[in-house]
Amino acid sequence: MSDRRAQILDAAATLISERGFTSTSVDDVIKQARLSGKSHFYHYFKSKEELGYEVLNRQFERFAERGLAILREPMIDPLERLGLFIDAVVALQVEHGARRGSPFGNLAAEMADAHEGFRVRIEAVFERWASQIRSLLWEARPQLNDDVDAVRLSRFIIAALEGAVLMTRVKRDISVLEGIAADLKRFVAMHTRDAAGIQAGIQSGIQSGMPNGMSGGLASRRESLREA
Amino acid sequence: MSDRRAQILDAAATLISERGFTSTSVDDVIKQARLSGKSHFYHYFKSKEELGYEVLNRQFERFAERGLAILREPMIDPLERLGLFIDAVVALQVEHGARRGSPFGNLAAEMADAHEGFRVRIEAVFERWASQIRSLLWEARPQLNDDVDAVRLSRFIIAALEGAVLMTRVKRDISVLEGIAADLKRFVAMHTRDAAGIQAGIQSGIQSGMPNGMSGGLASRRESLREA
DNA sequence: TGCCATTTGGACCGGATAGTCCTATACTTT
DNA sequence: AAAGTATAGGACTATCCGGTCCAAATGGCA
Repeated sequence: MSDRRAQILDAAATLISERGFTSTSVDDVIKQARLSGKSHFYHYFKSKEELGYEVLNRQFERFAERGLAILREPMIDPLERLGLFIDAVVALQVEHGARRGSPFGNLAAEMADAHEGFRVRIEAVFERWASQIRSLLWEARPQLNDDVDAVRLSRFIIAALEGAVLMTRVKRDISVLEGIAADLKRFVAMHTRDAAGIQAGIQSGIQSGMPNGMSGGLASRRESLREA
Repeated sequence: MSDRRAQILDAAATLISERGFTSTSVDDVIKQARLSGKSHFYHYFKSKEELGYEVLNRQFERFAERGLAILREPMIDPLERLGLFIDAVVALQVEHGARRGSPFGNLAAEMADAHEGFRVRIEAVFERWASQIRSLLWEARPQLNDDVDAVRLSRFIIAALEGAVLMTRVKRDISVLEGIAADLKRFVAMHTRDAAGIQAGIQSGIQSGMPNGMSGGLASRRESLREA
């Protein structure tokens, strides 16, 4: 891929994540990427639609390299890996200062009902993401309850994260995502064989003298699922 | 409120939920509401922005009457009410055939970073929603663990539901939302004092001969949190 | 009757938008 | 040197969009 092309894609990705696809004009992209004119842009992309598709591709590749890759780390316990992945999602949002959402969630909300081409591509993104989590869950199956439904659980994790990122953006408060991430880890831990013990641990948090309604307690010590 | 005004608001709400705010033109709204011309529209609304604000208001009022009201039903056990509310969200999505998302989530994704006026209004919507759940959790406190953080839990519930609706729309499959709704109920049940017992129950689902990886098992019998 | 809000129907404006076309330099590869 | 590709810059079209303005008809109400 030529540098120029990548440069255009990156410029477009930034703008789209800030304003959405529809509200990002080709002229905006040209200006952001410091191109000389429209003909230059249309030399690389045959239409704005194609640009959108390729931006989505690129965003997913980035996400696969920097995020999903964590889920495959062979030297780390699978459930711990899942915790690290969740942390990475939080860290990414921190980087953007609680602004911008998930590039997938944003596009999904904007285009899912309006543009079938985008819908199927976003569906594929979510499917590949879910598939990675499913593999991890399969790896972790010795530690998981026998009745854990990997399909359902993987969807739940993605939905919770997407919803959390959205709320964080609306409230402009990163602690929203942090709290949900911590709870999500506890939810996953609930599916482990020693979950009853964890439960007891959480309940015994009363003894730690934590004020009622405070974030924290023993639960926070479980933020990496089983190792903190 | 005049009939005409309401009619315009409803027409606009439909279009916006299908295409988003930016991609819905005033001319579209006029046609959908069967008005005669632009002057007629601008007789009722001073700008498209104002229309957007009032559509959001109306959507929230509807949601408060038909959804949030369930959370306040005085004759039903609070946690059971929460289960019914979650069911209502699912039912609403079924009505729309897995199309359209949450009117709040959609607007949030589209406008949160781009338009401060919308952002603060959507933030207020989420806050009022969360506040209702917090009240319910307060009511249910005798059944809940002492260290339950109502602020965090209420946010988690909203984020999971918003994320679930989004994924459902992308996958065009209502069972995504159904599965997440069921898991969400289990997550809430995890915070109850007898959660250890529930845990044991879930684990014993092995004995019921359920195939591995299937949705269901004992968990599904818990779909109304503690009564099914 | 006179007043006022409502409704109808359309012309119009300024600006943005996606996309095309054309010309003219560079740079690179054969 | 020739040929293809990249860069530059601008003119142009057709369409859409938010918003304004105007003229006329309709209807209820004081």
